[in-house]
Amino acid sequence: MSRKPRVRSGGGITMHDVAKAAGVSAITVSRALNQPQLVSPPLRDKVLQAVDALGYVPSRSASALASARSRTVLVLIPSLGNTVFLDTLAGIEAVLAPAGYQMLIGNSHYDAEQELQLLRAYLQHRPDGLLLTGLSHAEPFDALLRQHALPAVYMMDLADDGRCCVGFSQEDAGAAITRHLLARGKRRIGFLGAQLDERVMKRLDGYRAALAAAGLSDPGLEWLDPSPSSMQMGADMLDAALRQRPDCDALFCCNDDLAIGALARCQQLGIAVPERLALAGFNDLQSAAWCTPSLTTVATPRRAIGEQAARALLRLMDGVPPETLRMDLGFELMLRRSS
Amino acid sequence: MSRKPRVRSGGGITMHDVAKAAGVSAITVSRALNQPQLVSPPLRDKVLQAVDALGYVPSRSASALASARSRTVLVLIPSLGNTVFLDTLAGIEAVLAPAGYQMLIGNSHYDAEQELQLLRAYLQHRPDGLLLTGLSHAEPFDALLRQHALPAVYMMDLADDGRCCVGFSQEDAGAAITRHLLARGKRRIGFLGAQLDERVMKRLDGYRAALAAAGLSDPGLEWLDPSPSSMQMGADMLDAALRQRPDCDALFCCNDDLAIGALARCQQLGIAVPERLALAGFNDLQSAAWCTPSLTTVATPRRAIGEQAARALLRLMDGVPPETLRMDLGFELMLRRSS
DNA sequence: TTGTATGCGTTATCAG
DNA sequence: CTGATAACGCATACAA
Repeated sequence: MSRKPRVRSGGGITMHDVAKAAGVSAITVSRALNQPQLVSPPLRDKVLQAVDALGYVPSRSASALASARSRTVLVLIPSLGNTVFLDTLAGIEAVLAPAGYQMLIGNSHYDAEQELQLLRAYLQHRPDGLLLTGLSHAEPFDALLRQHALPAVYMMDLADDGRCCVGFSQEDAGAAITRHLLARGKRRIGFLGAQLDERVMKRLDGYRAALAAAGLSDPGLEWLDPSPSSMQMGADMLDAALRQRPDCDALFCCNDDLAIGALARCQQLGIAVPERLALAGFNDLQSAAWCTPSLTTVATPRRAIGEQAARALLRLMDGVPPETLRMDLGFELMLRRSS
Repeated sequence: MSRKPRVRSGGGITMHDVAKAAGVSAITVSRALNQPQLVSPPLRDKVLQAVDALGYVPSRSASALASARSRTVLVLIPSLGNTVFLDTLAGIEAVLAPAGYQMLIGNSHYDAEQELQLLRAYLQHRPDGLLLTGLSHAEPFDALLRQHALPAVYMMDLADDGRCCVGFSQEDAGAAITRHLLARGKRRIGFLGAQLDERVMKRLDGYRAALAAAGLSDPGLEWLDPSPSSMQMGADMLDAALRQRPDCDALFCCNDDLAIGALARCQQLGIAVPERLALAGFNDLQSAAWCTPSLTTVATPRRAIGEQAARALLRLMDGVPPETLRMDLGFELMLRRSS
């Protein structure tokens, strides 16, 4: 009852072709490639030879369909334009690739709703696991994860509700850098914030807590703008801050981009840094060490976060409980000339 | 003859479940989702309702297997740590996503051999098309493309051999910035190069051509290092250059990272820029406008390259010949204080 | 250690 | 416009 055979595109070399060429059955080819130890050396060699000769490339779709494992991990990050997440991606890749997993990278543009759409879209690939940035996500997000029984690891921050996470305390980091500015004798320390995502707000919390502990709280020293951060924005915010509060003697910028812009503006205006105004950033981008004066900032273990998160996810995907549910990788103050 | 039903992971809601819930056949569900115009409105609504109610997510693997189209595009870039390629990725994504395609991103780390491995690995996903960085690739690369009948678009540079490409002339750009330095009255113009990939070497060619045309060739003014570029390396190369050739009066750095490092070093050493030494970079990164003095550089249409390359690829994948095989998007000199 | 039969979830083909 | 049926390429379960 065979109809007209379908015309298919593609190289079209399949496992059966290899099997025929090697004089074995298809399943032996499958095993020779995926579980070599189950195939006798002579047969295995013949198969591998045939694979090479024919230029056979296994089909991931067919494999995923048959095995219900896609060998794929979905990584959701808020931005591709930020070195922070690139370093994290590099760490993830370094761990996942040797384990045979491939990354699907989704860029949410710092938008929870878009992140949800991305999850929906990438769910079509049936990823075996998920690496997420931050702890809070749009509403049906966690429900979707449960429905699809997707193991997930949360990166960059620390949760206390049993979710597996790898990161550091954004709040502690914000507090620590603020205390450093206090220790330098600064008393009217301002905060410059852009983007205003979850992590920036936690740094702000830390900043507030440190000032409160010193009895120096002053809401009039906070400048917040939800638009994406840039050096231009840092320069503009510096202008605004000095105009409104000329008595301000230090600024903690929520990231290095902002800080570098502010620093450049100070140079242009002839404002003495750190004497008249101390500046601190966050993340320790490459440029931070190379601007003049060099920028005090907080170094974050981004690459390590990616690596450890990927390792934890590998365990989860294998059904093994992770060693630690909450992995605190800490941070480091980089004290330079700007403070 | 049914055996024990397989235990499957995943939400496990399939098209058949939706079909049952909507009281139609599976194929009608497929059509309601993929070719709505072929299904009567009432049925279509019932189906879509059932899809929502059940939280059905189609399986890309099954679809790809059945249709021989993965709706996936492989993007091969040399680095994720470089803003240049991020902007390009953003442009690509902006075009491909609305067209229903997803990107697979492969990072070759500037290594042709690794790039070839990546192609092999990602070929398992049977991508419908390929976006490549640069023109030259490891040996069996193009053969593989042909064997798998993969449409490809080459980004960042311009070919003359019939390959579809979107970019600009790296050589012309290198020559243009060199001529600018000449016009500023500089006579002993050096070249600082790192990474030494294809595009850097073409910029070097342009630099050499411009100097030769002015009768000012001087091989002793070239400093080349194959390791990855960084600001640190820019600073180190500046030291070396001034030690070996104190008469050098301008430097064209093959990218902005190098230039910014060199610039910072000049600041530290008290070298007057541009009077004693003029500096120029390449790419026009955000920082270039914000260092002191601001950096003269070459702005490249990275995002537009991504967009146009993606558009061209969409045409190729639809079997339509591209409007232009060779799309020159040009470049722009950003003349700032450092020259 | 190797092979046989079967099914994964979807779409192409062709018939109503 | 809708449906039945047969692939798509591979891996699981089981038998030999």
